[in-house]
Formats: sequence, C-alpha cells, structure tokens
Amino acid sequence: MLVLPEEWLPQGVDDLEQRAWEALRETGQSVCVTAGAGAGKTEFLAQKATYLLQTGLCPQPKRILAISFKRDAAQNLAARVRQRCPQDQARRFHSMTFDAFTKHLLDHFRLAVPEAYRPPADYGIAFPTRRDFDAFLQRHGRRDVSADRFDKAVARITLPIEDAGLNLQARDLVQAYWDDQYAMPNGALLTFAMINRLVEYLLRTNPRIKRGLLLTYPHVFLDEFQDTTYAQYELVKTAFTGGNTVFTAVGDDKQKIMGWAGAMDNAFDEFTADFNAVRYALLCNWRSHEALVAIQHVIARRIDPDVEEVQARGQLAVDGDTAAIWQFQDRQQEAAQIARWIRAEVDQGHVEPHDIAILVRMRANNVEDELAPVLAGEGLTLRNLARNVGEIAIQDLLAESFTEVILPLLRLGANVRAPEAWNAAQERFQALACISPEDEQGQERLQREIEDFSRQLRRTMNEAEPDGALADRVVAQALDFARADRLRRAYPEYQRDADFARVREGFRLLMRECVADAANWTEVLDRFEGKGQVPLMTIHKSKGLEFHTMIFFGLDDRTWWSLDPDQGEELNSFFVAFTRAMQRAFFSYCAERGNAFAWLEELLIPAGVQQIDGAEIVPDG
DNA sequence: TCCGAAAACTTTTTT
DNA sequence: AGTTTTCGGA
Repeated sequence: MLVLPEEWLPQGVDDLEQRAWEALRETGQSVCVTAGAGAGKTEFLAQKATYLLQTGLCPQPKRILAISFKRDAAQNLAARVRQRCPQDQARRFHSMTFDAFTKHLLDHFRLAVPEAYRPPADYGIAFPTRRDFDAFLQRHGRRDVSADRFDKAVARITLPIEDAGLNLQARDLVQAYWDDQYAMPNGALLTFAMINRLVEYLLRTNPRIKRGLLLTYPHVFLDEFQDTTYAQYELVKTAFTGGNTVFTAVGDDKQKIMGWAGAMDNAFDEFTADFNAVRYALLCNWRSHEALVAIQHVIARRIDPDVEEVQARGQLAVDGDTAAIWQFQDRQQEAAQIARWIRAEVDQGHVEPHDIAILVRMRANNVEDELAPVLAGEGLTLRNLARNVGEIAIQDLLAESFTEVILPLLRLGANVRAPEAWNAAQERFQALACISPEDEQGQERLQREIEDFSRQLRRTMNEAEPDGALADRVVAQALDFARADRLRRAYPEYQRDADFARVREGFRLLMRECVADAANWTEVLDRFEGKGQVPLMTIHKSKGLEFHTMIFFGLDDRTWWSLDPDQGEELNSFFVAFTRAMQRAFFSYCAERGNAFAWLEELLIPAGVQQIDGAEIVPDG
C-alpha cells in the first residue's frame, strides 16, 4: 500500500524539525545535509528512506543505496528502516559499508575487469600493516620510500598503472606491489584500497554496468560524508555522474577527525559543486540540554565562524554543574577523586556506571593501567573498549557475528526467561539454517532445537560455580550447537582459519576474564557485555555514541601536543568529545601531566565552563 | 649484548 | 611533545 507524499507522516518519532522535513521532501535534487551533533542524522536517513519507499517515489523494482563507513552504522540504519517498512519495501533498502559495496560489485562483475587486472575468483582480503609495506619496500630495495606515503599512493592510483601519470620509478614500484599481491603464495590477496581502484576501473571501462547501477539505484545516501576519502569520492563520481541519481549526503564538517587517515579536506563543498546539491543545515540537538548546547556553540563557532545557532531539545535532568574543568594537583589525586566522584554518583542512584564514559585523546591502554586499579578500589570496573583480548579489541569482538550468534545461546542457558535472547537466537539461527519465515514446520523444529539445547547448556552451567574451565566448556558447547563449519560458511569474514580463530579465541578469553569472582552466569554475561562498567575509549571511538556523563581525562598540552585551535582537527576532536554528553561534560587536568593549553582560557572559560578545584568535587566522608 | 642516538609513533575502518 | 622502538657502532 502506497501513501501519497503529501499525506505521509514520519514514523516512530513525534515530528521532524522543519529543515529535516525540507531535506526529506527534496527528492528531485541532491541534498547536502549538515547534521551537527545530536541532530538525529541516522533517524533522518531512516525517515527519508521510509518516505521514498512508502510513497512509491522509489518504486519497485528500484532500490535505495545507503553507504556508511562502519558496519554498525550500516546495520543500525537498515534496522530502523526494517522497523518502519513492510518487508518487501525494506528489502529494497540496501544499507552497507563502502567496502561491502565495492566488494559486491567486484565479485559480481569480476569477469568484466580488464584482463590484465582481473583477480582470480578465490582472491582473499589483505589488511596490510605498516610492517607489510616496509617489508615490501625493503624487498624491492626502496627503503627511501616511506611506507605511509606508499600506502597512500597505492590507494589513489588510477588504473591502468601505466596511464596513471607516475614517473617511471614510481610506476614500477606500484606495478611490483600490484603483481606481488596477485602472486601471493596462498593465492591473490587484495586490499580494500585495491578493490576500490579495481571497481572504479571496472565502471569507467564498462558503461553498461554503470548504466545498470544507475537504473538500480535512483537514490543514494552517503552517511558521515565528512570522512569520505579522495579515492572513495572518485569512485562515487565515476559510478554516478551523468545519471539521474539523487544523493542525500549527510555529515558534519565540525566532526571531521579522520583527515590524517585520508579524509577529504572539504568534501561538502566539492560535492555541492560536482552534483549541484542543495544544502541544508539541521538546527536541533536532541541529545544535549540548553546549557551544554550553548557551550558547544562557542566551540563550533571557533571551528566555523558562520555556523548557525543550534536549538537544544534535550532536557536538563541533573542538579549541579553540567560542565566544568576539574583541576587536580597530581595524577594520584586526579585518579582518586574521579573514582570517588563516580562512586558517589552511582551510590546516589543518579547514573549507572555504564552511563559515565571516560574519554581520552590517545593511548587508552596506558590510561587504563593508571585508572583501573584506582576505580577497582572503589568497587568499579573500568572497561577499556580498545583493549585486546587475544588479537581482537573488545569493542570489535562485541560487534562480531560470532558474538551475535553465541551470546544469545549463553543467555538462554543462564536465564530461562530471556525473551530478547530468545528472539535473537531464533532470528540468528533461522538465517544460519536457511529457514524461510514462511516455513512454519522449520520454525517449530528450530524452536525445539534451541529449547533442547538451552536445557542441556543450563545443566552444564549448573554443574559448578562459574570458573575458567567451565566457561571454556560452555562456549565450546554453544559453538558445537551453532556448528563452526556452518557459521564460517554463513559469514564470509570467517573463511580464513586465522580470522575465525582470532574471534573464537578472543571470545573465550573475555569469557574467562568475566568469570572471575562472578556469583552466577547472568553476572558473567553482563560483564561480558560491559553492563555496570565504566567505559573508557578514545574520542575517535566515541564518535556517534552518547553518554549521560562524559569525563574527558587529560586536558593538557602534552596530550594535545599538536593542538592549534585555528587549524587542523584538534579542535574538532575536542568538539566531538564535548558533544557526546547528554547531561554533563567534565574535563580533568593536572599540572603533573602538563600545562593547561593556552586557548583553554580564551575559549572555554568565556564559554561558561567553570574551573573547579578537584579536591572539592567529592565531599569528604 | 649494550649504549646512545635517531626515528617512529600517537588518532582507525574494512568481507 | 613525550614515549617507545629501531639502528649503528662498539
């Protein structure tokens, strides 16, 4: 059933702000939407997709392509559209990462790649480290070339290499790299940078494939557009210029903190010019309350003097300071007082430990070593999301497909009544066993199997108090039920032994950690997921997240060594950190670690951020 | 193997 | 800018 465009209403939210409505209804021309912190960027894209699908403005069999950078962003967007649209419409919303998009194209049209560059069907994916580049350059006697620069050069090459306009020496080196990757001992290994270049070449030399792409996707969404790299943008241009594709590019230049990794300098300006896009700036901040938004505006204006004032839509829900700089005498006092402050907040029932995030600019592992023991002294657990368990970061492990399959099973073993785990398990295994939603018999059989298994698992879990050895058995039992071979067939990222082993081992190690002194299995699993723990992460990792209270640890000029508020991305980093906070943002600083940097006084203090003696943040008791 | 100097590194995603 | 890793000479 289609809805008339003028009768369509946003779903699942009360209303959209006026600017969002305008940008949503603009479906005949590309739009560039500046969505600042808390503006509801993902929600806007989900609503626009819903609008296009439900009104038939994107009619069957046409599709919408949504490109994100991170998997969780792509999944999150897809899930929101699935919630709002009937299945046949939601299926026409293709939300994926940039790399997934290019790899799909390459795999589908591999035979159309010019022969000299055509990879074999069974190519693997390489994630080269700096060391790999060093080794390559050494092998080819080019230690004068820096790995970093070579990496960037390969990522920006235009194929074929001989026409790329490189000098002879550079051309030979790039050619050698390309040849090496195709002739690896265990078969060709392509990087995503290479896949990007191959697909750009493919589309440039095959107008029919490009035409097919244009016909399939009249609407393309680009999420976090400020982080687009030059190579990615070039691919977008090759793929979609000359057609009638209508783009919706969303992002915020003030949150551009990936320039050092190759993000474009002014993606929005180039995009506006190349695709004749109309610009919109969303003006609401649904995350933070008025006092925080006012301070955010002062920082924002320093980044971009022309920035419009944002309207705060978050409600103030705490007493006392909402933004402050905490000054401490030394590191010891700093750690101790922060720990005591969090303890007091939790005890007073204001927040849960996982509502208070500790953000750092870099070296989260070092800060963990410094803070974790002090927090532990107050009975608090610090969760450093960047820390590795085995060879995988906790944050990545929690987002793995492996975890999404195994964890609900363990929940069912730990707790008979776990409706969420039931749904999750049912959904995951339905996909794993290829049971269609219409196959009622299959569904029932699956449900019985899961019930039987959870009963068995519960028996194992009840054999003894949770401990390391039992945790190993429990995980192994769940994996047995899921069947490792089936799991690896269903998820291509687990094709290689090493990749699967890394995730499985990481899962096992984190379980063993969480088992220590746990009263029961529910507690073990809560810990596994970080419930009741204070999260610690870098600003970069915090992007896109929000927390009731944000404590930025280490506001000093040694941490911010490259800080120059009028250029570069340091101020953007600062802005990103500040805008994570829904209710309160605090910055800690102690003279022992370094001096407070100069613009603190000329920027933050006039903006209304108070300086408070760290000794006074917690009453003596 | 040890020492001091020099260079590298800090912030990250991706099937 | 501070810290860690690598390198070259003994």
